[in-house]
Amino acid sequence: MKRIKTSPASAPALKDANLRRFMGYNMKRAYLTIDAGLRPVLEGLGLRPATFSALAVIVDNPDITQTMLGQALHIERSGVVLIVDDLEAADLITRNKVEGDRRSYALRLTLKGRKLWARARQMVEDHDNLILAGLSPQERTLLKDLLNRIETAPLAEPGETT
Amino acid sequence: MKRIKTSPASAPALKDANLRRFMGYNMKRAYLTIDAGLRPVLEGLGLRPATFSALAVIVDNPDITQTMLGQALHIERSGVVLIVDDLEAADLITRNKVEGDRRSYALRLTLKGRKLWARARQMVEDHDNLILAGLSPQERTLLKDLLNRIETAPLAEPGETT
DNA sequence: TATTGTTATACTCTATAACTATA
DNA sequence: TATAGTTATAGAGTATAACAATA
Repeated sequence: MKRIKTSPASAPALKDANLRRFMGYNMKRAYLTIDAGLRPVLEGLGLRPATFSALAVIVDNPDITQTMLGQALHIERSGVVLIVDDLEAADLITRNKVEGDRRSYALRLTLKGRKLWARARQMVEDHDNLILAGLSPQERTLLKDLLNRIETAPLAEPGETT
Repeated sequence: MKRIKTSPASAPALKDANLRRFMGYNMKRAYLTIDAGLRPVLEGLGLRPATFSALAVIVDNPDITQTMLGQALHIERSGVVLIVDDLEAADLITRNKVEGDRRSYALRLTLKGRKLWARARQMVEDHDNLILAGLSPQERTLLKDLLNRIETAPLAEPGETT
Protein backbone atom coordinates (compact mmCIF):
# COMPACT_ATOMS: atom_id res chain seq x y z
CA MET A 1 0.00 0.00 0.00
CA LYS A 2 1.36 3.22 1.13
CA ARG A 3 4.83 4.26 1.99
CA ILE A 4 6.46 5.24 5.18
CA LYS A 5 6.85 8.87 4.34
CA THR A 6 10.19 10.16 5.49
CA SER A 7 8.41 12.84 7.42
CA PRO A 8 4.67 12.75 8.12
CA ALA A 9 4.41 16.52 7.85
CA SER A 10 5.66 17.83 11.11
CA ALA A 11 8.26 15.62 12.76
CA PRO A 12 11.77 16.68 11.72
CA ALA A 13 13.24 13.29 12.45
CA LEU A 14 16.54 14.88 11.59
CA LYS A 15 19.07 16.10 14.10
CA ASP A 16 19.41 19.83 14.14
CA ALA A 17 20.70 20.27 17.67
CA ASN A 18 23.70 21.95 16.11
CA LEU A 19 21.45 24.65 14.71
CA ARG A 20 19.18 24.90 17.70
CA ARG A 21 22.08 26.03 19.83
CA PHE A 22 21.81 29.44 18.21
CA MET A 23 19.14 31.91 19.23
CA GLY A 24 18.81 33.30 15.72
CA TYR A 25 17.59 30.05 14.25
CA ASN A 26 15.02 29.41 16.96
CA MET A 27 13.86 32.98 16.55
CA LYS A 28 13.55 32.67 12.80
CA ARG A 29 11.54 29.48 13.01
CA ALA A 30 9.11 30.90 15.57
CA TYR A 31 8.79 34.09 13.57
CA LEU A 32 8.08 32.24 10.34
CA THR A 33 5.48 30.14 12.12
CA ILE A 34 3.60 33.22 13.25
CA ASP A 35 4.05 34.91 9.89
CA ALA A 36 2.77 31.91 7.98
CA GLY A 37 -0.37 31.83 10.07
CA LEU A 38 -0.90 35.56 9.95
CA ARG A 39 -0.62 36.13 6.22
CA PRO A 40 -3.77 34.26 5.22
CA VAL A 41 -5.67 36.10 7.94
CA LEU A 42 -4.61 39.48 6.56
CA GLU A 43 -5.08 38.33 3.00
CA GLY A 44 -8.75 37.86 3.75
CA LEU A 45 -8.87 41.58 4.44
CA GLY A 46 -6.81 42.55 1.43
CA LEU A 47 -3.84 43.38 3.63
CA ARG A 48 -0.21 42.29 3.92
CA PRO A 49 1.92 42.42 7.06
CA ALA A 50 3.45 45.65 5.77
CA THR A 51 0.16 47.41 5.07
CA PHE A 52 -1.31 46.17 8.34
CA SER A 53 1.67 47.56 10.23
CA ALA A 54 1.42 50.87 8.41
CA LEU A 55 -2.25 51.16 9.33
CA ALA A 56 -1.39 50.48 12.95
CA VAL A 57 1.20 53.26 13.02
CA ILE A 58 -1.01 55.77 11.21
CA VAL A 59 -3.83 55.05 13.66
CA ASP A 60 -1.40 55.76 16.46
CA ASN A 61 -0.01 58.88 14.79
CA PRO A 62 -2.64 60.79 12.84
CA ASP A 63 -1.20 63.10 10.17
CA ILE A 64 2.15 61.35 10.24
CA THR A 65 4.34 61.92 7.16
CA GLN A 66 5.68 59.17 4.93
CA THR A 67 9.23 59.74 6.10
CA MET A 68 8.19 59.38 9.72
CA LEU A 69 6.15 56.30 8.88
CA GLY A 70 9.26 54.79 7.36
CA GLN A 71 11.21 55.50 10.51
CA ALA A 72 8.57 53.86 12.65
CA LEU A 73 8.49 50.77 10.44
CA HIS A 74 12.24 50.67 9.82
CA ILE A 75 11.88 50.81 6.06
CA GLU A 76 13.16 53.23 3.42
CA ARG A 77 11.08 56.10 2.09
CA SER A 78 10.90 54.44 -1.32
CA GLY A 79 9.30 51.43 0.29
CA VAL A 80 6.80 53.57 2.15
CA VAL A 81 5.54 54.96 -1.15
CA LEU A 82 4.48 51.51 -2.30
CA ILE A 83 2.72 50.74 0.95
CA VAL A 84 0.93 54.09 1.04
CA ASP A 85 -0.01 53.73 -2.63
CA ASP A 86 -1.53 50.40 -1.74
CA LEU A 87 -3.52 51.70 1.20
CA GLU A 88 -4.66 54.78 -0.71
CA ALA A 89 -5.76 52.71 -3.69
CA ALA A 90 -7.80 50.55 -1.30
CA ASP A 91 -9.40 53.74 0.00
CA LEU A 92 -8.15 53.05 3.51
CA ILE A 93 -6.06 56.19 3.95
CA THR A 94 -5.69 59.61 2.34
CA ARG A 95 -2.65 61.76 1.57
CA ASN A 96 -3.52 65.22 2.84
CA LYS A 97 -1.98 68.62 2.27
CA VAL A 98 0.24 69.93 5.01
CA GLU A 99 0.10 73.67 5.62
CA GLY A 100 3.59 75.02 5.95
CA ASP A 101 5.32 72.32 3.94
CA ARG A 102 4.09 71.44 0.50
CA ARG A 103 6.61 68.64 0.14
CA SER A 104 5.03 66.21 2.56
CA TYR A 105 1.71 64.55 3.13
CA ALA A 106 -0.25 64.06 6.31
CA LEU A 107 -1.57 60.51 6.35
CA ARG A 108 -4.96 59.77 7.80
CA LEU A 109 -7.34 56.83 7.80
CA THR A 110 -10.60 57.10 5.94
CA LEU A 111 -13.83 55.94 7.51
CA LYS A 112 -13.43 52.73 5.56
CA GLY A 113 -9.90 52.51 6.87
CA ARG A 114 -10.99 52.88 10.46
CA LYS A 115 -13.62 50.21 10.02
CA LEU A 116 -11.19 47.80 8.41
CA TRP A 117 -8.57 48.50 11.04
CA ALA A 118 -11.00 47.56 13.79
CA ARG A 119 -11.69 44.28 12.08
CA ALA A 120 -8.04 43.62 11.24
CA ARG A 121 -6.87 44.39 14.73
CA GLN A 122 -9.40 41.97 16.18
CA MET A 123 -8.49 39.21 13.76
CA VAL A 124 -4.77 39.58 14.33
CA GLU A 125 -5.40 39.64 18.06
CA ASP A 126 -7.37 36.43 17.70
CA HIS A 127 -4.56 34.89 15.71
CA ASP A 128 -2.12 35.94 18.40
CA ASN A 129 -4.22 34.20 21.01
CA LEU A 130 -4.39 31.12 18.84
CA ILE A 131 -0.66 30.94 18.28
CA LEU A 132 0.04 31.73 21.93
CA ALA A 133 -2.57 29.38 23.32
CA GLY A 134 0.12 27.34 25.00
CA LEU A 135 1.60 30.29 26.86
CA SER A 136 0.20 31.78 30.06
CA PRO A 137 -0.44 35.54 30.25
CA GLN A 138 2.73 35.92 32.29
CA GLU A 139 4.72 33.95 29.76
CA ARG A 140 3.43 36.08 26.90
CA THR A 141 4.41 39.26 28.69
CA LEU A 142 7.78 37.81 29.56
CA LEU A 143 8.40 36.71 25.98
CA LYS A 144 7.65 40.19 24.65
CA ASP A 145 9.94 41.65 27.25
CA LEU A 146 12.81 39.35 26.33
CA LEU A 147 12.31 40.08 22.63
CA ASN A 148 12.32 43.81 23.25
CA ARG A 149 15.45 43.57 25.33
CA ILE A 150 17.24 41.87 22.45
CA GLU A 151 15.96 44.44 19.97
CA THR A 152 17.03 47.39 22.08
CA ALA A 153 20.30 45.93 23.32
CA PRO A 154 23.01 48.61 23.44
CA LEU A 155 24.95 46.69 20.84
CA ALA A 156 22.01 46.11 18.56
CA GLU A 157 20.84 49.61 17.68
CA PRO A 158 24.07 51.24 16.50
CA GLY A 159 22.90 49.89 13.24
CA GLU A 160 25.91 49.70 11.03
CA THR A 161 27.29 46.39 9.99
CA THR A 162 29.41 44.64 12.57
CA MET B 1 17.46 77.83 9.85
CA LYS B 2 17.30 74.84 12.12
CA ARG B 3 14.53 72.46 12.83
CA ILE B 4 13.62 69.87 15.33
CA LYS B 5 15.10 66.75 13.80
CA THR B 6 12.40 64.14 13.64
CA SER B 7 14.70 61.35 14.79
CA PRO B 8 18.42 61.47 15.55
CA ALA B 9 19.15 58.01 14.21
CA SER B 10 17.95 55.46 16.70
CA ALA B 11 15.15 56.77 18.91
CA PRO B 12 11.77 55.91 17.42
CA ALA B 13 10.05 58.88 19.03
CA LEU B 14 6.93 57.66 17.29
CA LYS B 15 4.13 55.80 18.95
CA ASP B 16 3.85 52.22 17.86
CA ALA B 17 2.07 50.81 20.88
CA ASN B 18 -0.65 49.72 18.49
CA LEU B 19 1.84 47.48 16.70
CA ARG B 20 3.67 46.32 19.78
CA ARG B 21 0.50 44.69 21.04
CA PHE B 22 1.08 41.91 18.57
CA MET B 23 3.63 39.19 19.20
CA GLY B 24 4.48 38.86 15.52
CA TYR B 25 5.82 42.38 15.24
CA ASN B 26 7.97 42.16 18.35
CA MET B 27 9.26 38.84 17.10
CA LYS B 28 10.07 40.22 13.68
CA ARG B 29 12.00 43.16 15.09
CA ALA B 30 14.04 41.01 17.45
CA TYR B 31 14.72 38.53 14.66
CA LEU B 32 15.84 41.23 12.25
CA THR B 33 18.11 42.66 14.92
CA ILE B 34 19.87 39.35 15.36
CA ASP B 35 19.95 38.72 11.62
CA ALA B 36 21.42 42.14 10.86
CA GLY B 37 24.23 41.54 13.30
CA LEU B 38 24.84 37.99 12.18
CA ARG B 39 25.11 38.54 8.43
CA PRO B 40 28.32 40.57 8.48
CA VAL B 41 29.86 37.98 10.80
CA LEU B 42 29.08 35.17 8.37
CA GLU B 43 30.02 37.28 5.39
CA GLY B 44 33.52 37.46 6.75
CA LEU B 45 33.65 33.69 6.35
CA GLY B 46 32.06 33.66 2.93
CA LEU B 47 28.82 32.30 4.35
CA ARG B 48 25.18 33.34 4.44
CA PRO B 49 22.63 32.34 7.07
CA ALA B 50 21.37 29.65 4.71
CA THR B 51 24.75 28.10 4.00
CA PHE B 52 25.72 28.29 7.66
CA SER B 53 22.53 26.48 8.63
CA ALA B 54 23.12 23.85 5.97
CA LEU B 55 26.62 23.22 7.27
CA ALA B 56 25.23 22.83 10.78
CA VAL B 57 22.73 20.21 9.65
CA ILE B 58 25.23 18.29 7.54
CA VAL B 59 27.66 18.21 10.44
CA ASP B 60 24.88 16.76 12.55
CA ASN B 61 23.80 14.29 9.86
CA PRO B 62 26.72 12.98 7.82
CA ASP B 63 25.72 11.59 4.41
CA ILE B 64 22.37 13.30 4.52
CA THR B 65 20.64 13.70 1.13
CA GLN B 66 19.59 17.01 -0.35
CA THR B 67 15.92 16.20 0.07
CA MET B 68 16.43 15.46 3.75
CA LEU B 69 18.48 18.59 4.15
CA GLY B 70 15.59 20.55 2.71
CA GLN B 71 13.21 18.99 5.21
CA ALA B 72 15.49 19.89 8.08
CA LEU B 73 15.82 23.48 6.92
CA HIS B 74 12.19 23.84 5.82
CA ILE B 75 13.08 24.81 2.27
CA GLU B 76 12.24 23.30 -1.12
CA ARG B 77 14.57 20.91 -2.95
CA SER B 78 15.20 23.51 -5.62
CA GLY B 79 16.48 25.86 -2.98
CA VAL B 80 18.74 23.21 -1.51
CA VAL B 81 20.48 22.83 -4.84
CA LEU B 82 21.63 26.45 -4.79
CA ILE B 83 22.89 26.18 -1.23
CA VAL B 84 24.72 22.91 -1.87
CA ASP B 85 26.16 24.32 -5.10
CA ASP B 86 27.47 27.20 -3.07
CA LEU B 87 29.04 25.06 -0.39
CA GLU B 88 30.50 22.67 -2.93
CA ALA B 89 31.98 25.48 -5.00
CA ALA B 90 33.61 26.80 -1.83
CA ASP B 91 35.06 23.34 -1.31
CA LEU B 92 33.33 23.01 2.05
CA ILE B 93 31.26 19.90 1.24
CA THR B 94 31.18 17.11 -1.33
CA ARG B 95 28.33 15.35 -3.12
CA ASN B 96 29.10 11.67 -2.81
CA LYS B 97 27.74 8.61 -4.60
CA VAL B 98 25.20 6.59 -2.69
CA GLU B 99 25.33 2.85 -3.19
CA GLY B 100 21.87 1.51 -3.86
CA ASP B 101 20.40 4.74 -5.19
CA ARG B 102 22.10 6.58 -7.98
CA ARG B 103 19.60 9.40 -7.83
CA SER B 104 20.72 10.94 -4.59
CA TYR B 105 23.87 12.32 -3.08
CA ALA B 106 25.36 11.82 0.37
CA LEU B 107 26.57 15.17 1.61
CA ARG B 108 29.72 15.37 3.68
CA LEU B 109 31.99 18.14 4.88
CA THR B 110 35.49 18.36 3.49
CA LEU B 111 38.46 18.93 5.75
CA LYS B 112 38.26 22.59 4.80
CA GLY B 113 34.58 22.49 5.61
CA ARG B 114 35.17 21.08 9.06
CA LYS B 115 37.76 23.70 9.80
CA LEU B 116 35.53 26.51 8.62
CA TRP B 117 32.60 25.13 10.55
CA ALA B 118 34.59 25.18 13.76
CA ARG B 119 35.42 28.82 13.19
CA ALA B 120 31.93 29.77 12.07
CA ARG B 121 30.30 28.04 14.98
CA GLN B 122 32.53 29.87 17.41
CA MET B 123 31.91 33.23 15.81
CA VAL B 124 28.15 32.79 15.72
CA GLU B 125 28.24 31.64 19.31
CA ASP B 126 30.18 34.77 20.20
CA HIS B 127 27.65 36.88 18.36
CA ASP B 128 24.87 35.13 20.24
CA ASN B 129 26.55 36.01 23.52
CA LEU B 130 26.96 39.58 22.39
CA ILE B 131 23.35 40.01 21.38
CA LEU B 132 22.14 38.17 24.49
CA ALA B 133 24.48 39.96 26.89
CA GLY B 134 21.51 41.47 28.68
CA LEU B 135 19.86 38.14 29.38
CA SER B 136 20.83 35.73 32.16
CA PRO B 137 21.53 32.08 31.31
CA GLN B 138 18.13 31.18 32.70
CA GLU B 139 16.45 33.85 30.60
CA ARG B 140 18.18 32.62 27.46
CA THR B 141 17.04 29.08 28.08
CA LEU B 142 13.54 30.28 28.85
CA LEU B 143 13.41 32.38 25.69
CA LYS B 144 14.41 29.45 23.52
CA ASP B 145 11.80 27.32 25.23
CA LEU B 146 9.05 29.87 24.63
CA LEU B 147 10.09 30.24 20.99
CA ASN B 148 10.06 26.49 20.47
CA ARG B 149 6.65 26.17 22.05
CA ILE B 150 5.27 28.68 19.58
CA GLU B 151 6.93 26.91 16.68
CA THR B 152 5.63 23.51 17.65
CA ALA B 153 2.19 24.61 18.79
CA PRO B 154 -0.44 22.07 17.70
CA LEU B 155 -2.09 24.73 15.58
CA ALA B 156 1.10 25.92 13.98
CA GLU B 157 2.38 22.91 12.05
CA PRO B 158 -0.71 21.56 10.23
CA GLY B 159 -1.21 24.15 7.54
CA GLU B 160 0.30 24.47 4.15
CA THR B 161 1.93 27.72 3.28
CA THR B 162 -1.23 29.25 1.87
C1' DT C 1 21.97 72.92 0.17
C1' DA C 2 18.82 69.78 2.40
C1' DT C 3 14.54 67.25 2.54
C1' DT C 4 10.02 64.86 0.83
C1' DG C 5 8.17 62.04 -2.11
C1' DT C 6 8.89 59.52 -6.24
C1' DT C 7 10.69 56.39 -9.82
C1' DA C 8 13.72 53.05 -11.74
C1' DT C 9 16.45 49.43 -10.81
C1' DA C 10 18.60 45.54 -8.71
C1' DC C 11 19.36 42.04 -5.46
C1' DT C 12 18.07 38.38 -2.13
C1' DC C 13 15.15 34.81 -0.86
C1' DT C 14 12.11 31.44 -1.89
C1' DA C 15 8.38 28.99 -4.34
C1' DT C 16 6.34 26.55 -8.49
C1' DA C 17 6.60 23.86 -12.46
C1' DA C 18 8.71 21.16 -15.76
C1' DC C 19 12.51 18.24 -16.94
C1' DT C 20 16.20 14.00 -16.38
C1' DA C 21 17.72 10.07 -14.58
C1' DT C 22 16.94 6.95 -11.90
C1' DA C 23 13.89 3.70 -8.83
C1' DT D 1 4.54 5.67 -11.37
C1' DA D 2 7.21 7.86 -7.95
C1' DT D 3 11.37 10.08 -6.31
C1' DA D 4 16.14 12.87 -6.27
C1' DG D 5 18.14 16.37 -8.19
C1' DT D 6 18.07 20.07 -11.47
C1' DT D 7 16.72 24.15 -14.15
C1' DA D 8 14.04 28.06 -15.41
C1' DT D 9 11.13 31.36 -13.93
C1' DA D 10 8.47 34.37 -11.17
C1' DG D 11 7.05 36.81 -7.18
C1' DA D 12 7.73 39.11 -2.68
C1' DG D 13 10.35 42.27 -0.12
C1' DT D 14 13.57 45.66 0.37
C1' DA D 15 17.61 48.55 -0.76
C1' DT D 16 20.20 52.13 -3.55
C1' DA D 17 20.49 55.93 -6.58
C1' DA D 18 18.86 59.66 -9.11
C1' DC D 19 15.30 63.16 -9.88
C1' DA D 20 11.59 67.04 -9.23
C1' DA D 21 9.41 70.02 -6.17
C1' DT D 22 9.92 72.48 -2.21
C1' DA D 23 12.30 74.13 1.93
